[in-house]
Amino acid sequence: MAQVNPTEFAILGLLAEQPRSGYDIKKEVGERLGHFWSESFGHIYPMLRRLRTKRLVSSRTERSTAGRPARRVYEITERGRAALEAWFVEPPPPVRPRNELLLRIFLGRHAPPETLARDISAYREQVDATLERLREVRREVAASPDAGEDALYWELALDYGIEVFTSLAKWSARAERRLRGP
Amino acid sequence: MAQVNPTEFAILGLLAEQPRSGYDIKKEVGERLGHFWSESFGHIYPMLRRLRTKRLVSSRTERSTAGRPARRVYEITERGRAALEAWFVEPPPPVRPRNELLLRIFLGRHAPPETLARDISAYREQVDATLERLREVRREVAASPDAGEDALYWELALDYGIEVFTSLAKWSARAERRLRGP
DNA sequence: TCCAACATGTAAGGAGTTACATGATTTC
DNA sequence: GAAATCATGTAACTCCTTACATGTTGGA
Repeated sequence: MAQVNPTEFAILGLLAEQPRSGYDIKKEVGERLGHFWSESFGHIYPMLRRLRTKRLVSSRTERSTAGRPARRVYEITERGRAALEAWFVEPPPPVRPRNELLLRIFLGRHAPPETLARDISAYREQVDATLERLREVRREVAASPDAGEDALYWELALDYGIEVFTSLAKWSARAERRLRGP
Repeated sequence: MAQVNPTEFAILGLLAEQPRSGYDIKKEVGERLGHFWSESFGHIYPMLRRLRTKRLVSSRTERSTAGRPARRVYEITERGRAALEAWFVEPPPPVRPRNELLLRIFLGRHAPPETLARDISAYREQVDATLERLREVRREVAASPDAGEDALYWELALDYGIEVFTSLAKWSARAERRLRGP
């Protein structure tokens, strides 16, 4: 088993639920994986082609609503499901953190006045918005009848987001206060 | 102001403290920025050359201890300090999260038995170790007399780590319990 | 009238990693 | 005797983003 490109598996994983187009995949990533994953069109389309070359997915063209461009819908193959499962066997590569906001803070002594407070403030707003969205989704999940086999994993991913973003919100509020001074 | 490569500023920021070699920079990143930043030699050395071409740093060769290769020590220039300050003016680009562990969890339905629990367990151990290290550093910081202008920023970066890693530890312990079953 | 959503794809280019080359010294 | 530390650098390669090209429909 050679190198693994995580994007391939993100795509494969979403196709394992149901057939989707590149456009659908982008949307799904944004809506459901947004707090821990992201993909761009410029990466998704070439990866879909690569997966087809490897026979991990098949595709058909759907001539849809008049005027709209044709959709190319991809479906996972048996080989694809096997590859997805095999992906989990090797443990994930070590994380290499790259948090630019933190880099700025660490080097904050060299920052012109106000710039750090401005950045943290903007960050806090984003974090708060994400947190609210995650909590809402969790309420929906909790209220709905059991969503089947996937429920446990979605909940774990959701809990991760809520836990981490809550601490991020706390930290950034405190940091902002400290930077704006007493 | 054109593109900004964060690595350039990580390096410039460390050189703003004192002159250092590429090797020193790598070490410093690992020891003091490790919980939010990382760099490889294969990136640092070319970036140092680039910074020199831009006249943001100057360098001198230090023929050191016998047998050892010569050290090339870099020093930040006035232009370099100005560039570092200017870096803060533009707000940081939006974060694009890419957390492979979470991707695996989200797609966990397709994972062979035990693999997820194994990964989370390994992750938890790492998180615990980092957390312990961060707490130790904070105790040192708290015990030492005021470290000057930098102290505030180091504390903020340290607090970030402690806050976030604490929630990560909590989450991963809980996730592990849920995956191993009652 | 303008913007968002729908929809696919390519080209260019930068970012960043791993592996390789080289080799002495110190520490366990 | 092995492994870590000190020390610099290049080459090959992958990953991934941004910008561009193209065009319709529906809603505010």
